[in-house]
Amino acid sequence: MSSTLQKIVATIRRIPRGKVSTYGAIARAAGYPGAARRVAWTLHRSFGLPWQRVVGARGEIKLRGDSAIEQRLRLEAEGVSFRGRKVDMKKHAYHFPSANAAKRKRRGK
DNA sequence: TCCGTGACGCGAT
DNA sequence: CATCGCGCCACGG
Repeated sequence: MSSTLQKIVATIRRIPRGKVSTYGAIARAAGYPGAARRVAWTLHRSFGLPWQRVVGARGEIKLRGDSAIEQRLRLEAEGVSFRGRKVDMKKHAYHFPSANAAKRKRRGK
């Protein structure tokens, strides 16, 4: 287990509602810096994932045609604001917790 | 085994 | 801001 694909999938699932992340950031958080394309691939192959929360490095939707429209609609439905054609990363970019910062004790929930 | 392709990223022009 | 080019990873023909 713990295949790269599973690792990436798990990372994508951690993105909270109303927030978005990028292919590169996800690849890095999963432990595979530079494998941004691998993330996109995973998204296309697997499903049941919050794919709409994954956008380009600058908040730009990398999908084409209707899929791009749908993604935007879904994100807006989650409260994500857009600035022109891109997501307002200033407000919705999700920063994955550092692997080192695991010192946080579970307090409350 | 080499080549092309893709929901990528980023610097240079 | 629009384009181009090169680097990155994995898969299919």
